[in-house]
Amino acid sequence: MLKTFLGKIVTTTSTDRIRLKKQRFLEREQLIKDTTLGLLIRDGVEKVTVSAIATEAGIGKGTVYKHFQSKAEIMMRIVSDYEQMLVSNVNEGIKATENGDPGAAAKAYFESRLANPALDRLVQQLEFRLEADESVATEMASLHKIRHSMVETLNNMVSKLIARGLLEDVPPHYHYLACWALAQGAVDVCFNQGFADQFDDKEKLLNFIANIGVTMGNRGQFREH
Amino acid sequence: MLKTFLGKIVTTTSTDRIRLKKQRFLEREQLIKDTTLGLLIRDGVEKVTVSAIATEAGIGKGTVYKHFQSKAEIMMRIVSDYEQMLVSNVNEGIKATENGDPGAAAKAYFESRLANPALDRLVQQLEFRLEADESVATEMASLHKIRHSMVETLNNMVSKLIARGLLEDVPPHYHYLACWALAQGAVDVCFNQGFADQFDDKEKLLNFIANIGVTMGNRGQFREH
Amino acid sequence: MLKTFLGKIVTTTSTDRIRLKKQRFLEREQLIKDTTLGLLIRDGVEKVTVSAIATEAGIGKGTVYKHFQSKAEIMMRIVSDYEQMLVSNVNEGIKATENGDPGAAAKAYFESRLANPALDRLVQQLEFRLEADESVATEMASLHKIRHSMVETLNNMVSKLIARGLLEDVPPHYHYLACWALAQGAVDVCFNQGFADQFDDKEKLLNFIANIGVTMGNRGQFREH
Amino acid sequence: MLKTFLGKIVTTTSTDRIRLKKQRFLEREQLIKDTTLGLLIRDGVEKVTVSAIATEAGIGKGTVYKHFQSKAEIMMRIVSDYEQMLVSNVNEGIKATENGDPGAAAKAYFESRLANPALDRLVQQLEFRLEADESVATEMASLHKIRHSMVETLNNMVSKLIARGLLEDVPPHYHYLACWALAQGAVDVCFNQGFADQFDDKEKLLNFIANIGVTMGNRGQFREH
DNA sequence: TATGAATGAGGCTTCATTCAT
DNA sequence: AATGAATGAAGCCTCATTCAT
Repeated sequence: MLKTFLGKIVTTTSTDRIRLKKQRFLEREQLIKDTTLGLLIRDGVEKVTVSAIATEAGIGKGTVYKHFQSKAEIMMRIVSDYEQMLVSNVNEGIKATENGDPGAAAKAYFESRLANPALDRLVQQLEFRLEADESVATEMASLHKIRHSMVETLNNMVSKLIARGLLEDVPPHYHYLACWALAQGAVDVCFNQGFADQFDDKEKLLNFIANIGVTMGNRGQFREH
Repeated sequence: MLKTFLGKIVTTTSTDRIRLKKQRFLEREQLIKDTTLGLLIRDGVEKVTVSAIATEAGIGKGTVYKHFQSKAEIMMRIVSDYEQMLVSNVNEGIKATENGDPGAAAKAYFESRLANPALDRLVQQLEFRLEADESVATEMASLHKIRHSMVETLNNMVSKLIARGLLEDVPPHYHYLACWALAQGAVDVCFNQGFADQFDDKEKLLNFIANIGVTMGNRGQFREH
Repeated sequence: MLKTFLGKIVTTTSTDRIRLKKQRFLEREQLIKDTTLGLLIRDGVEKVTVSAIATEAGIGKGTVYKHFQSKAEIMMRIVSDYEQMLVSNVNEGIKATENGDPGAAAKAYFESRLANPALDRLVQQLEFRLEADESVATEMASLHKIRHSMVETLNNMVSKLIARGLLEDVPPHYHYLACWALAQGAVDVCFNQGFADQFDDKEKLLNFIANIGVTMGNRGQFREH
Repeated sequence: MLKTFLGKIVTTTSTDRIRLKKQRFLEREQLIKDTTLGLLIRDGVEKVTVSAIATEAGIGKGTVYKHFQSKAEIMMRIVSDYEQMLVSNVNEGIKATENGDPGAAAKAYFESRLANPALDRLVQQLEFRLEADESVATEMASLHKIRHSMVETLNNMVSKLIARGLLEDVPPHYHYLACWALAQGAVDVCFNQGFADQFDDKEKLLNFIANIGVTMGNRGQFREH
């Protein structure tokens, strides 16, 4: 509490305090997610306990439960955040595609997923684990909804590209699902033991694969079959 | 003990009995593996307990440990068995490739992995989980050894195809790892929730993707980049 | 929050609360050790389970593991605590010996071990069981280190007594190991079934034995041999 | 079945066969006990399983149970056998004592127990473990009975020695229980970790202790107290 | 509000004993 | 008579979650 030279009493207003609190609260939420993510990547999904998260984050175990209803919710949020990043990037790509760069959407997608393969792989793992978890059913449904709307957008876009003769005339979802599959596989290939672990040029390999992804299904590339 | 119409005494010999016992023992081992596999696919890796396996197989919990040293070993065996099937099929394909059918190896590979995507996916999950498990380190090492030798064979084969101008001239492993990646992704695409689960023509989709896999990297298909 | 008659606000400070918590935690640790000790003496080493300890202590099974890493650690701690008591008492005796009372060290030793034969015997049992247990190897090594330093001190002391002609001139460790052996045996004799269990004058017997221990090896007592 | 040159049929008589059977049966019983003993000493009481015994003995697990009702019974028999050996040796000593060699009984006792300290220690362990085991209560009672009769014999003998002025005039059992205690302790001293394990002259140490045992309580050795 | 001690369900594994062959 | 596969009770330990301070 301070007095100005005019004697006016200056207090942090109640609104200010609430705002500050909210900010701190949000920061802490982010801290928990970040810490969890770090541990998940470092130690593997099975090894990460709520205790470890709290310790690593420098807070109490109880505090974690002030922010998230369960361990599953933390993981679900990591998945959601990742998906949102992905959707946002792909949407940018779709805009670019519609503005005349046919490969932009696919490129954005691959770049987003392959930028941090370890993270991408982790998120796949998490999503798989959470699929049957009733405690995050709502969030999972919401995730799927986002994907569905993305599917519609993609169908639209791909249909136009097919109509313009730029892509092979197969059901539109073939194209983007093949794209998804290739990205998925590209990520996994980075971690395959005993098969892909003997080569150091991962980056170039990923480029090679991404290029397949960006160009596959392009008109004129396929032999008659 | 029976007498035939000639009065000859018919007994089961000791050897017979031992053989029968051994066979039953092996059958039970298979039963455990099969039961485990079924549960893993039905309920997910985390949900399957040794108790559940025993109950489902209709045997005692202790019996499981007469056949396998640990739960991890059962899972490891499932992984090994799958890999052996795969290697065997691919080797057939490689022979065919060397006998004049360039795409045979890749085709065999895709067909093997996509024949039962749920199983393939499960095996990936299991392998990932067992990677850091010291209790199956030996078996895991042996699995990797098999893969390494497969890698050599593939390098050989692909190098020849490159030399003959049938495949793009990139490091040989680009080709089969891209293949691996695509297969991996194709499997995952089948289970992707909220994105790929709205379409029923999985089979055709897999064909589409497999076809990309079989033809990708083939000479003349790639634009200049 | 209370106001004193002077209006001073009295609160329990955060420091106070933390101190209180820590104290309670330590008390519980002691409770677990005490309960375990009681059960071990009452029921025998094999019969005591972590479950039983928890139930008897009126706490949850998990709580035990907040204080000790394993069942073995609880037992190891009991052994260590006992050894510390012993060392501390013997050190007092050694001081007295050096201050002119030659038998004080041996006396202190016997009194310590024979004060509670059942406990002493239990500790021997525990130590024997824990000897090969890798999970407490560190603590066991530390126990041995303490003993080694005690050995040095005793060697020193006995050497001086030999030099002063008070003890027979044999290697110094003969003296204190014979002492150890006799104490050990005296404890066991209390529990020998069918042989020593028919007599009620245990106390006097122990005194008789302890007296042998205190005087054995004293100069002039041994015939020529 | 053989025919002699006179045509007389020679068969092993039923009595012969039964005798042979019995002998084999007894041999096998001994084999099981010996094997068990070997394993107990080599691996420690906790580590020895019935499975291990059967395997090591080269027989089936079920066969073990044809000879002994339970694992506890095998161990009980080992204890009984040892006790019988002990009693037999001490009885020899007592005879010698009565024939004019006062220290012979004590000497026999010490020699018997210290001849194989590892075995002696094991037997103590086993007896302790079996004390509360209801399944061998009968055998245990019988063991105690043997000891009781030994106690009477000893009391007799010691009383005579006291009467002849050869031993200090304390209750007779003081003498032989002190003897027992010292032997017990001498055995344990061989295995004490961190205290007695630094010396190599175990044999001489045991002699030193045994000598104390043989001479302690002898008239004239004790100061006035 | 933040904390972390306490909880206990539930998982994996061992092993003495049984019993069909 | 000998066998060893099968059994399941019982033990140890982990960890998500709660709640008193």
